[in-house]
Amino acid sequence: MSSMRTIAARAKISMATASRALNGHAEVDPRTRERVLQVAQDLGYRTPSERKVDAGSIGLVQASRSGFYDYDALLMRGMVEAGEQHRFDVTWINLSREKSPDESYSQFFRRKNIRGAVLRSFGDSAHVVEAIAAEGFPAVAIGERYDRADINWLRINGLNASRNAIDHLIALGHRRIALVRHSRPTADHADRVAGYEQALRAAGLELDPGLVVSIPVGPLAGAVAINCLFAMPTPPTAIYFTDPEVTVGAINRCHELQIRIPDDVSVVGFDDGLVRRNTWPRYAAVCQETWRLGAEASGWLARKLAGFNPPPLASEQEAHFEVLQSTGVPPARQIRVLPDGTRLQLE
Amino acid sequence: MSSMRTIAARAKISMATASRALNGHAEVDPRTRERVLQVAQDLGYRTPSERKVDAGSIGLVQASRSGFYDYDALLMRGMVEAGEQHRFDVTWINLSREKSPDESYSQFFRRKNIRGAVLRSFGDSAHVVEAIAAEGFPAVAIGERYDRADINWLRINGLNASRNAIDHLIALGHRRIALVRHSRPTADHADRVAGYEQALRAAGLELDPGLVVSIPVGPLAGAVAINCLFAMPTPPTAIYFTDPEVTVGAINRCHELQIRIPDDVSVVGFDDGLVRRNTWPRYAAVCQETWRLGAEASGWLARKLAGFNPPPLASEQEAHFEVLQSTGVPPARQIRVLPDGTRLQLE
DNA sequence: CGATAGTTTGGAACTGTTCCGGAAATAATC
DNA sequence: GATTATTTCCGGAACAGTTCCAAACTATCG
Repeated sequence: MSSMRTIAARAKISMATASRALNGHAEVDPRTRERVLQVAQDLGYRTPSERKVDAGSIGLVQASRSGFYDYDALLMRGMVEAGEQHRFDVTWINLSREKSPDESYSQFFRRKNIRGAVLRSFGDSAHVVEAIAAEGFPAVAIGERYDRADINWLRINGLNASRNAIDHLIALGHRRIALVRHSRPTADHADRVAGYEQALRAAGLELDPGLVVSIPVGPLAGAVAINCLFAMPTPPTAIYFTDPEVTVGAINRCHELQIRIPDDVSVVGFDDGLVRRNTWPRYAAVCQETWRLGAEASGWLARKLAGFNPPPLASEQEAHFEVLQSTGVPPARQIRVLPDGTRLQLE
Repeated sequence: MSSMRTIAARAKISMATASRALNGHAEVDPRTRERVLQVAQDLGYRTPSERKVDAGSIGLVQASRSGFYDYDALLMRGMVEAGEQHRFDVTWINLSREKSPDESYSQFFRRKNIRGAVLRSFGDSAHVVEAIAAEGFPAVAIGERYDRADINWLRINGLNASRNAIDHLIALGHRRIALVRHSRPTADHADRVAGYEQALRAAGLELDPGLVVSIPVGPLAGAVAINCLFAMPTPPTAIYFTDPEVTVGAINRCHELQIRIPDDVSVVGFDDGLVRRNTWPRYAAVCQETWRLGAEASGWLARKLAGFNPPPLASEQEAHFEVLQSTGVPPARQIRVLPDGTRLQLE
């Protein structure tokens, strides 16, 4: 049973080298390491800490250096809920900060005592997801779809819900519908934009590039968008915001400029939590229940780690469109409002 | 340098016993353990994993079974920020779920690879905080003050800010000021209530128990509070809400009943994040920057774990009162509004 | 070809943990 | 009060892994 010794014997090397290989030290010959890792896998080697029943946690893994914001909190909430049931803890972990380039992902996670990973926002670094999958480490990627069979992923598709939202606005009679979108879009974000375009095209409306505002996310983004759009010679009668924070900022800017929602402009926003119910008016939104992503991803990992063999995860759920109080028919008399509050007649 | 052996020799016991004592196993005589721990401390003993730079994480520890909500997310955000600097990961961990009764806290944390603990919401289980401190495990309790010198704690005191808030309302001319508070108050919460009472007393106003609404937190709490207060024969002209979620719910209920803020009623809320800027009108609030608690607590732990010897933490910071757009002079003509929307004349 | 520098490896020393059996203390029984 | 369990506590030894050091091997350059 003396595991490490067995490995050393099988791989015909000393225990010292086996130890180094298993821990990803730099000074082992790559071929030797490969051999050791192979033998370890064959023998089902587990480190002392892994042999304990409940040691290790599931990681919410982030690739780039960045803080912990609403979206993370929602994912985490779902993971914690699943953790109550499946008995695991959740660790927030940052790849860019701690992983040394010459250790593998498995080694990194092992060092950190992470047994399964939920990978978030890896749009710009898909290679990391691929590398982790290639090592066979249990992981689920959130937010994007992958075509490789060995990558488990989970996302919510906002395309149809976005189409429904725009259809809803068109049905109410809107023709000039603006889009406020991220200037640095994720794939997660792209289908909201696509939904907007498809709906307009399907209704035979032309896409006016002047009605599309690209904006970096931030507390002021919503206000800036409203400033731009209402200073136009002919402002839109409805706006679709693809981000919750931006939606809220915009609604408040409307209050400030005394632009009435939905009397002067109809608003559809995006909501990944329950913010839409906290504004006034409560805003119609394309909704995704982000915490469910967290819960499902980590629930799947828990089952996998417990030895059940769940089928690969490659699942796309639909966002839904929820009408609340922020949409109505287009105004009989449109208004134009400059950022300083001046109201102008429309020619 | 052979640390554990040295300890064993000094304490005149075997290494086996030393190991057991340091890991908090149950089967050592309390006096022996005491002696070993003392010697270990004197010699500045650190376990092998502690000697590594980056192993282990800091835990955000919760006592009772419950989910991961706004307050947790804010604490976590601060901890993650500190973690970027001090190079640690953050784990969410639940004591009630995983700790078996016959292991010590140190043992539990070690099993979980947690090197320092941020303890939140331990109002109803102060004995846990005491026990953890007694074991000498690095921990910081958030939200309550403790009198024992070996307990590190950090909290924000809302007393003065609450007094300032009520003073502000009194200065504006308000005399009937209502309080909406939790029905199950934490110590964290109590000083907000005390601030309210003190300010009124100091101004020579009597405390009208009819103006105090105790309410269980939840998405409907705010609406219920407004319903109650505005159905009174003489409604208040100003209201202080001691909880963010309740404040937001109340503001929206006011919109619904067409009670204008601040024209018909002045509102002061509580904010532990930045919600106050997301409502309309942006609400005046007693503000505490919860994430700073997380950042400071875990920063202190990081310094402690790194071997610096930071002075014990027993710090109370002041919340501050921020005036925004939700307060004004009392209305010339007060209104009374029933939950169904009926407006009644005031006798 | 030989000197030199850098890699890679094994032996041995080391760190800490755990199993097992036994001594000492405590409780139970006659 | 003596004897017999039972429990508590501890040490020796076996064990798991890690790391230091020196030796062996490889590559490079004059």
